[in-house]
Amino acid sequence: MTTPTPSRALDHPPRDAIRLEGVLHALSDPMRLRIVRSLAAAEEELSCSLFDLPVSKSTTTHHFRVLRESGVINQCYRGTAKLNGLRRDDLDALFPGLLDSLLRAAALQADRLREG
Amino acid sequence: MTTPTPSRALDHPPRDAIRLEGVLHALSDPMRLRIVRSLAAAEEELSCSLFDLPVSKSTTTHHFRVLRESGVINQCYRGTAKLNGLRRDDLDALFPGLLDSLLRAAALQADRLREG
DNA sequence: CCCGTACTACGATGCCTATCGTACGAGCTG
DNA sequence: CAGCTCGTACGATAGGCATCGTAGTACGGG
Repeated sequence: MTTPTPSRALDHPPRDAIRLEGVLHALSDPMRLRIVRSLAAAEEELSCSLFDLPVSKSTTTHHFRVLRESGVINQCYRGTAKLNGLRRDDLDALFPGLLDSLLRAAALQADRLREG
Repeated sequence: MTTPTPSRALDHPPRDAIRLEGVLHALSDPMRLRIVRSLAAAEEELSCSLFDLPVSKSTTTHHFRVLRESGVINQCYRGTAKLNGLRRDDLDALFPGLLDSLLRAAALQADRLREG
């Protein structure tokens, strides 16, 4: 093979097709916001199975797809695993500072709700 | 009367009840994002009737209610008019820098899409 | 007191979506 | 090959939501 291990291809929207409304919609779901926070905390790509979400596997797959199709994350197969990473470069280029503000807001709210 | 012109009361979530997910959901709709951008541009409160949205009046009412109930705007009656204003103080206190990042992102995207 | 303006309430409709379970495919590992 | 793990596809379901039209309420002005 000429290609390393691309296996099945996954459709990602090009940078120009990413829409703010779509990104906000993707992040307005608690599960997806949680996923994105974990991805931002980890400095490497994470496989879907590392996330222990309180929903079924089907639903988890659904949420990752929404995040990919809205342009928030990129996904690639690596063997049987599927690696997920934030599209930081694209998001920062389109919406400078937004991702960091969102992550900071999410962290502040998590602290606030945890401590009361 | 002791009160100026409160007329009918409108329920607003207190600052502590505002949730990031709710704010993002509210802003993920193109009509509502448009409303919020207009409110941010105007330095005063605007009545609903000043917005010329491509939807019916019923739908406009619906969008303003979603914005109010998510904590993004405050509304008060003034005669027959209903004045709308961003809850900047509350949002900035809860999520520092987020509102400005969102407005900037929306402006950049609007420019990008307009000029192509 | 009547009318016009501004907004609302309500019901209907059609679409979107979060969730699940089950059955399946793709790739490693023995 | 056999079996395991990871993730997908599909169908079902229930609830949410953006939209509309119509009918109605609240308020200010003549």
